[in-house]
Amino acid sequence: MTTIRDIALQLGVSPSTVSRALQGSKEVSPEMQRRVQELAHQLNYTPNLLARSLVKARTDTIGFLILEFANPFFIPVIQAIEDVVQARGYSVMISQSHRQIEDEKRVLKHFEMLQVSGIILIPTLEETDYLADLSKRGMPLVVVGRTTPGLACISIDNIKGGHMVGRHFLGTGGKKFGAVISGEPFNTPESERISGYQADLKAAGRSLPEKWVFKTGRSGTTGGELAAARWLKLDERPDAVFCTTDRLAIGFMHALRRAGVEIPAEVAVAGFDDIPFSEYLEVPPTTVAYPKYQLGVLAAERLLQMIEDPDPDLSMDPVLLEPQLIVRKSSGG
Amino acid sequence: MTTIRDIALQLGVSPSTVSRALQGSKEVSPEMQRRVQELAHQLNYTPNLLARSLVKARTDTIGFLILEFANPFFIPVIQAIEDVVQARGYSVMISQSHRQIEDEKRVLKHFEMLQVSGIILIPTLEETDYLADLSKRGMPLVVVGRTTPGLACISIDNIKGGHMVGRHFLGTGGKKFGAVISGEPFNTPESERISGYQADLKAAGRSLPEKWVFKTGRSGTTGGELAAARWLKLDERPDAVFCTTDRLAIGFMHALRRAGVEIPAEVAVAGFDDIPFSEYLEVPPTTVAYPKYQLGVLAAERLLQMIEDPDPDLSMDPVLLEPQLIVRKSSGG
DNA sequence: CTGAAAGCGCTAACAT
DNA sequence: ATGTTAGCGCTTTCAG
Repeated sequence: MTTIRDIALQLGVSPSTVSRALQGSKEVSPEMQRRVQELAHQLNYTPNLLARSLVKARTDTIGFLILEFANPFFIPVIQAIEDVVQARGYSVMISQSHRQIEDEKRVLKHFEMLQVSGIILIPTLEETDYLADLSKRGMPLVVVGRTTPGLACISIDNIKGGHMVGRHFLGTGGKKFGAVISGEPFNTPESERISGYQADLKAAGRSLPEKWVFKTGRSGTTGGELAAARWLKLDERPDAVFCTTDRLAIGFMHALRRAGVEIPAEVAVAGFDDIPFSEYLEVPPTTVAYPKYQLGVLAAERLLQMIEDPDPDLSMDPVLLEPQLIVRKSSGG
Repeated sequence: MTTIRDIALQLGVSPSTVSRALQGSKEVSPEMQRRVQELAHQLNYTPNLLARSLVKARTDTIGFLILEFANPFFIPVIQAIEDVVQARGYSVMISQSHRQIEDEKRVLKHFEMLQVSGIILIPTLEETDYLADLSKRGMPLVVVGRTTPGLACISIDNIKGGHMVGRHFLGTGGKKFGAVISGEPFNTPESERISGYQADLKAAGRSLPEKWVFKTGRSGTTGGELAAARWLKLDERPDAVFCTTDRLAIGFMHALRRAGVEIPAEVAVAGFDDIPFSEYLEVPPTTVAYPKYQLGVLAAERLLQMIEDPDPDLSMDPVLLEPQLIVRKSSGG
């Protein structure tokens, strides 16, 4: 491996000069500059970022902790973050927590040990003390998709999104309302979506009976399929079902259709998130669109701001993005 | 930030002792061990991986360069690689090239500067000299999904996969054969798939006329949609179309259906890869399944082997995984 | 404009 | 079992 010392030796100059030349410092002669660059190129010199970052005490790397790669939701968010930070000379490191608190802690610790300049994350919320600690220790932190008191958060207005579904179902003639939820204990976005939905039903003199809230324990398509199995066993079935994510909706509808149920004729279905590939599905789902790219942009910009000028008088109020209802075939669109 | 020096000072011992205690070295007294661990925990000590890696001259991090996050193909591969390497104490860093040679080079250079222990990648193949250089310079390298002479490669038997589609179409009564390809210049898997397909047609006295090979210039669903537009304009249309990837097939079928074309009645379609979510699509695509998880496992194991015992007498013959035909509705399944 | 010296935080001989 | 010393590769004062 060739180092600046090798270059210095061959050129008969000091490592300092080489270092300066390599960084394009104004303090070296153009001639020296050229000779160093040339030899560096010729020797295929590769700067050691570990050494550089160690002395500079900054890595210009930001960590992004997502829930799982298997969720297409994160694709546009990743893209946005990469676009923003790369333009500003940073790079991104992505890891997944699988919604497990142990994995979450492990990854965050790893980010910290790697001395990342800042972190964007979707926390499980099962335990947030160590997040507060991390932040207090000076690590710039932006929470995405959830709201965590005391931390910078960018999310969507889930309650309003729930309202949109409720109003939509009421408008399209729904009479008996149900829901499919993962039921994970710390899934606050889910609870908010349901509460918005429920509030609308109540306001219209309807209700969301407990027996029609299918709690599946799973967040992927499998969860939706489990819910469908329960729906099929019912004597009296809801005719409008809000699944709190598109993935739940996809699994739910798939299992129903396999059992011969007509959608939306027998039951109207709506999801949430508007994940990629929705338009190609067997039943394109009515959904509440999450401005995913924008989410990533805002999170990245906010984080870079925190990194580059640690101004303590920034508002910590959560930023809530606007949901948007997209009506598709699953609810008669 | 607290360092081992701080701990050493407070305990009245030397940094070496702290270092040893933290690593659980057998050479420190249990008593010392305990005291160090305790204080470290209490001070919320976080080891600086940059410093550690710098002196150890190893990061135990492996870089994985994919084409794009937007392609669900990579999800199981990522999962496999993470599973394998994490179990062996390594971590993974993932970046995307967007199929651009400049991005590919930039990412690989970055991996190298970060001193990753090894790299798994899907190269664009537009230029492979610098890959050979990188390997020659001692960087363990495993190529995935393509075959590159002189490098360790794990891929699928694309030709055989193409055969499977050809045979299938012939068996289901296809008469006029077409194809949808991205047509990207260095996309060798695509060429191989087509050549296998074509060979089968020829052997059966059929052909794949140039005019029915839709070259779209795009690799995503958009490519398929562009191809569909051209299919629709034809006077005489092929009744069996092989799309070299599922994403092309999805876009192709979607655009056709929107134009009222019946699949598979008017045209049978097949894809390749068997990406996640296929079973939920409007027309579940007949496809050639790529053992994606296995691909990741083999690549990771091979790389770790190269890293941990740099044995030069390992065969560099490409490992070709077995494709498997999955017949679904798009071809009448 | 360039060099010498110090040090980032940690580990690893080599002592003792 | 612990301390001392040296150094990983690089940047950055401080001198000149």
